[in-house]
Amino acid sequence: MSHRTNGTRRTIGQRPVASIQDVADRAEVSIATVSRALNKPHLVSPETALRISRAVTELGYRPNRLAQALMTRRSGVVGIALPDIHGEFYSDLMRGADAEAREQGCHLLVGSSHLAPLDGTDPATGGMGRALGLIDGLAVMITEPRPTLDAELEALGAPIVVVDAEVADHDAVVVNHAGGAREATRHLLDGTPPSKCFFVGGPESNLDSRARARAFGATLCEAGHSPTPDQIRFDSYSIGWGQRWTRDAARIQDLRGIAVFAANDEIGYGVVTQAQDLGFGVPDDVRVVGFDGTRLTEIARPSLSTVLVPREELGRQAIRVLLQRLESPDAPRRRVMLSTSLIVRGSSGQ
Amino acid sequence: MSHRTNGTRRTIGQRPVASIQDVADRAEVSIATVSRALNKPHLVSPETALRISRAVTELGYRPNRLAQALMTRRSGVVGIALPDIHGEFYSDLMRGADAEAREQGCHLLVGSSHLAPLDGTDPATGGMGRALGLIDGLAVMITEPRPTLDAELEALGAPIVVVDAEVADHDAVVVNHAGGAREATRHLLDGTPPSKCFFVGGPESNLDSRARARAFGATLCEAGHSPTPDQIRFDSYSIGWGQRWTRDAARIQDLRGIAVFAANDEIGYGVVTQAQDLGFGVPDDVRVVGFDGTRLTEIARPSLSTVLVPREELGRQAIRVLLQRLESPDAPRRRVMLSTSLIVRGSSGQ
DNA sequence: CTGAAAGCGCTAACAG
DNA sequence: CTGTTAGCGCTTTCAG
Repeated sequence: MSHRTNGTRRTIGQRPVASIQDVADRAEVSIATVSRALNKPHLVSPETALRISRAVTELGYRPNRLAQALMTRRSGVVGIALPDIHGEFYSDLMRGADAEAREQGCHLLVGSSHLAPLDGTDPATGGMGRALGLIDGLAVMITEPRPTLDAELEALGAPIVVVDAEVADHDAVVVNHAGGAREATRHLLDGTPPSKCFFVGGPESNLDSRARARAFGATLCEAGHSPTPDQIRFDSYSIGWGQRWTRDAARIQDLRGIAVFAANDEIGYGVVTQAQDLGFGVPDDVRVVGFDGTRLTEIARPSLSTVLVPREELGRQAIRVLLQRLESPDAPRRRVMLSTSLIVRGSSGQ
Repeated sequence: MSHRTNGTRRTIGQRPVASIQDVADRAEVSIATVSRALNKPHLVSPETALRISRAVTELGYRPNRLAQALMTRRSGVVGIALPDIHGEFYSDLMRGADAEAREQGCHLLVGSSHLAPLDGTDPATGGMGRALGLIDGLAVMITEPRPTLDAELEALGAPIVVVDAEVADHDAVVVNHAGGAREATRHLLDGTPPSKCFFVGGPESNLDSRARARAFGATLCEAGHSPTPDQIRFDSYSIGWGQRWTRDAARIQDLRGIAVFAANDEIGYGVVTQAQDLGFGVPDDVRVVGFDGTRLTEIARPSLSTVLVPREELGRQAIRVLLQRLESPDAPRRRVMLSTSLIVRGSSGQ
C-alpha cells in the first residue's frame, strides 16, 4: 500500500520515525483520513478514528511540524529578539514571553542582537532574518535608536511587534516610563525641594533612560524649577556609576538633604551604598529611588524604593499582541501600554 | 513561465514574498539552477550565477527555511529545555548557548519545564516534544531525578545532550560539582576544625545540591571527622533559608569559630547577613563560602568567597556537543566535564 | 553546466 | 464519511 520511493525509513539516532503514511497503512485508510482524524476529528467515523488512534500510539507517530507548517503557513514558532539575553530584566521578560507562547501552543525562538549577525544583516533582530518561514512573527525589543531599523524590520517579511519602543506601523507594547518617572519624582519632591533633586541616568543613548530623564525634568519644571545640567547626568546602568556619581557629587556639594532618582535599581544601589560609605544616612541625608523593581532593591539596606516595571507582563503582552496580529492581519495597529507602580521603601523615607 | 497553481502570490503583511520559482523566472533559468547557484555555486557558470544573484537581490528573495528543512532534514534549530528561565544561572546558560548556536549558524528554541506542558507529555523537555521536525536536537538541563526521564527523552525522537546530569546513552556536559565542593571544603578546613564546618544545602531533591553535600561530607571524613546530621542541612536555594539556618544555628550553639559551606551564593549571602545582624563578624567569627559565582557575591560585604561555575561555558558546550553529535551521529557517546574554580574573598578570611 | 522530474510529510479542496 | 489529487518551496538525482 505504502510506496515510499526511496525504500528507506527515516530514522533519528537508531529509532525509526513513523510518517503519516505509516499510520495510514497500519490503520488501512488513506493519509487524508489520518490527517483529518488528527485535525478535524468530527469529520471521521468513530470506528476509523479508533483504528487510527491505535495505529498512532503503536507507531509512536507524531506529525512532522515542518511539513505541517509548510502547508498551513504556520510554524507555531514566534521569535523574540532582545538586545542581550542577560540580567534580570531580560530574563523575566523571556519568562513571561515563554509562558504566554506556551499557553497559546507556540514555541519561542530567541535571538539577541548583541551578537554579531552571521551575515551582517539584521543586527537589530538578532539574526532572525535567517529564520524566514520558520517563525510566524517576531517580537523585537528596541533600546537604542537605529536609523536603519525600519528597513531591517521590513526586510524580515514577518509580522512584528515592537517592545518598549514605537516604530511606525508596527504593533507596540510599551511601558509607561514617563508616568513612572513622574510618580517617583513627585514622591521625592514631597519632602525635598526641586533644586536638590537629581537624576542619575543610564546611557544617554538608551531610550528608556532618556524618557525617564525627560519626565524627571518636566516634573521639576511643573514644580517651578527648571533643572540645571548637573541635575541630570547620564552614564551607564551600573552600580559603579551610581557610586561614582555619588563621590563626584559629594566633592562639589553637601549631600545632606538631596534626593536622587536613579534611572535603574543598580544605579540606585550604588548611590545608597556609596552615600553610606561616605558617612551619610539613607534616607535621612540622602533619599533614593530606583527603577525596575529588581531583586537588588530588596537586598539593599535600607531596602530601595523603586518603580516597578512589569517585566514578565511585558514579555507576555508582546507575545499576546503578536499572536493576535497573526489571527487578524488586517486589524488596526495596536499599542498596549503597561503601567508601572511606585514602591516606597526605606531608602526614600518621606 | 511560472505556473503557480493557485495564481496568488504568497504575502506576509502586505508584502509579497518571493519564492525560488520567482527567481528562476526572472533569471530565466530553472529552479534547480537557482538552488544550485545558492548552495553549490561552483556548479554554475559565472554568467548565470550573476543573473541569478541579481534576481535574488531585486526580488529580495530568501529561501524558505521550512521547505529547505523538509528536504535536507535539518532545520538549523536546536532546542534548549531548562527547568526555569529565571535567575542569573539560567540566564547566563542561555546566553552561552545562544552565542554558540549563532556562531554555528543555528537558532535556539527555548522551553522551560516549570511550565505545565500543554498536552501533559514530556514535562522535562519543556514541551519540546511538540517540536518534532522543527528542531534538529535538544539540550536538556536536568536538576531533579525523574523516573520517567529516559522514556521522555526517548519519545522525543531527536538527538539529545544532557546538561549538568548524566543519563544513560546520551551525551552529557557536566560541571565538576564534587571537585568544586571539595576544594571549598578543604579551604574551610584550613583554619576551621571539621566538627565546626557546616553545609547549608539547597533542596534535598536537587542533584547539584546533593553532589555538593556528598563531597563536603567525604572531605570531612578524609579529615578524620564523620559529619553529624546537623552538619548537613537541606532546604532551598534562597537568601531566606540561609538566614533562617543561621538563626537556628545560633540558638543551639555559639557561632564563633564556625565555617559554612553554602550550596549556592544566595544561601551564603543569607548566612553572611544574618550572622552580621546577630552581631557576629564575618569572617572573624563565621567564615562563609558560597557556590556559583553569581553577582551577589560581589555585592555582599565582605564580598563572598565562592566556587565559580562556568555558566556561559556550560551553555556553549551543551550546544557545541549537540551540534557535533548531529554531524557524526555514530560517534561514541561524549561526556564533557567543566571545572569550577574557587574564588577566595573576604567572607572566608583564611 | 543546465533542466526535468521526483519527492520531503503534510493539508486541503473536490468528488464520490 | 472517505479516497484522490494537487500542491507548500525547496533539494537532488538523472539525463542531456
